[in-house]
Amino acid sequence: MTPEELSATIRACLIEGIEAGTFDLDAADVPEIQVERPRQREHGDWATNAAMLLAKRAGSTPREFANALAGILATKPGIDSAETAGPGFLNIRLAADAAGELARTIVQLGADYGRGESLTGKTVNIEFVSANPTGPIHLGGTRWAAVGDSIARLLEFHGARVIREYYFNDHGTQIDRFAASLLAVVLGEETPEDGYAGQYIQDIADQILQDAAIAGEKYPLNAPREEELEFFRSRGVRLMFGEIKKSLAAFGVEFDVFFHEDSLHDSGKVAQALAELKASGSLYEAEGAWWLRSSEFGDEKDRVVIKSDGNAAYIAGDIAYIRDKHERGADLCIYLLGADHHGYVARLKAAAAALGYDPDSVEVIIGQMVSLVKDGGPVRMSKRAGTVVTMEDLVDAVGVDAARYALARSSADQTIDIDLDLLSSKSNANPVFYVQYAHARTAGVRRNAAEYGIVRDDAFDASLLTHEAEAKLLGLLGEFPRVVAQAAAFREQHRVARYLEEVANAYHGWYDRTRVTPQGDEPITDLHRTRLWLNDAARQVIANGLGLLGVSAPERM
RNA sequence: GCCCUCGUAGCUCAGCUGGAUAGAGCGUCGGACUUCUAAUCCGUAGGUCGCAGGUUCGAGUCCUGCCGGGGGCACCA
Repeated sequence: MTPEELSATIRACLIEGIEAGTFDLDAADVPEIQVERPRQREHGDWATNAAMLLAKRAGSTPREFANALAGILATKPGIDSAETAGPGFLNIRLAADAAGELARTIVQLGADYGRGESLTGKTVNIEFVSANPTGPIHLGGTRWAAVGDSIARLLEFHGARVIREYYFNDHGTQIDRFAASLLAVVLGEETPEDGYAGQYIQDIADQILQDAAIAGEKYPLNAPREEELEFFRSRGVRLMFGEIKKSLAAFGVEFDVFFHEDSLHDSGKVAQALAELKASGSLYEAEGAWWLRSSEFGDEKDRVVIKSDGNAAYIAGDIAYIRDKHERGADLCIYLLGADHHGYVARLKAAAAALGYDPDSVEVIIGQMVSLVKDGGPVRMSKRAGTVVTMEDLVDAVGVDAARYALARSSADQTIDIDLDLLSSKSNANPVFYVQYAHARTAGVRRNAAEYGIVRDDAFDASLLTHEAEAKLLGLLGEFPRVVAQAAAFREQHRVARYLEEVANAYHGWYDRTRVTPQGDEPITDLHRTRLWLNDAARQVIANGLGLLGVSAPERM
């Protein structure tokens, strides 16, 4: 019996009680019943606080109400016992076969176990990383890659059509500075003010010159500076773009759309959106510039959209971009931004509102910073000095799985430390190995069972799964759909990781205390076969969960 | 000054959007491999949940105010 089925059963009992006059309530007042796993195992398999929520309205006390409900519930099939506890909790114990049935359900559902429908029919655009093509993806961007892709997978698991999108700011002063920095190293000049430094600038400049030489092109020496800059600008951006795409692909993140800010300007979409806003009165002219009335939509002040020098401000592109995303079918636009951009949230929502969209169709997830620890101390990173740690560095040091897991297992609200020594260790201290090892163990058990000739389909007797460790494991496996549903609803991928760590722990404990294969000359019994179902159910849940995090589920380690 | 965010075991962090005696891993200490991988398991110790009020049957969770860390407050992107 799944928690959902139990919840429905309790609800049916309430309706039954109302019709029998036991509860002085209206059937329409009965809410969705929440069941939860009690912290203390002695409290039973599941507990509900329904009586505490409803007693007042029914003119009863929580304990009385719970007692009456328990009386009805205890008669239902699959329920072993139901008893009132504490202030009015109802502790429920499932019959062993009802609890164990879940193992077969999970195996039969396979990769679909845990899937939900809450976003079916919705199209969600999720934009993340979006690092400027002025350098490699640094540690912060790597975090959003791991988190964003995992959230995308969760939303897809709940039925959404998801567009993973990367926005390239290839328009504006950052790019100009990047070009100027490339030119500077070629000319042997100092890095310009607000420019970019580091070995990669030298590498890219060398690459540009080499490519040009191979193509028989000459770099425009002694040409007007504008021409020199343009030469390095276009080639540098293209090379950097290629590097970024390569890193992301190696990290296992596949974007559906790489969107160039330039294209919004070139296609006239920016001009068109701004013309609309002028017509609707959302833009006004003052002090030689054009302003968006963002303060009318919740921002703390109005924002300049067209600067007094006639150039578009950054937000102009974003306005057109929001329109473009909606026109491409997005019902919801999610942005992952670093904490240093939180001031931008109100502006984005205001832009959406000014365009006539629901501000809630723009959702911004603000993530905190990542820092690096090595040899027990912090590693200083400086973009100017060129000592940033890149996505590639991290993957080289610990591998994709450890990197993605470590970055996804914490709430985005939390600043995190990435400890390189810990992530390359193979022990409990490194959670990704803990979880992956549990999966590898399930696979090992399955291989051994096959060698013994234990065949799952020969028998399944749920009532045999009576061991304490089995009850614990089954209870956790049953929670997977709800963990996924909450993770998807709150956009909190870390819940999946934390849950998997619990499942891994329960599996390791079960593995330690029970056996799937017979010892010595023992004959193969239905208990062995039934346990193989449970083993495979645990494997399936861990594999499904790791899949949502973009982490591999190895068969052997 | 204003805004966002965090503050939970020695350390790194969970805490299921208000529920029972606040959890996990690491680190302490002590146990468990002749039979499915010990990259594991079991036990032990460790807490005024930053502080002070409030809301209610009940608060780590919600509200207010302080304290402390981080981030942000551009006609930069």
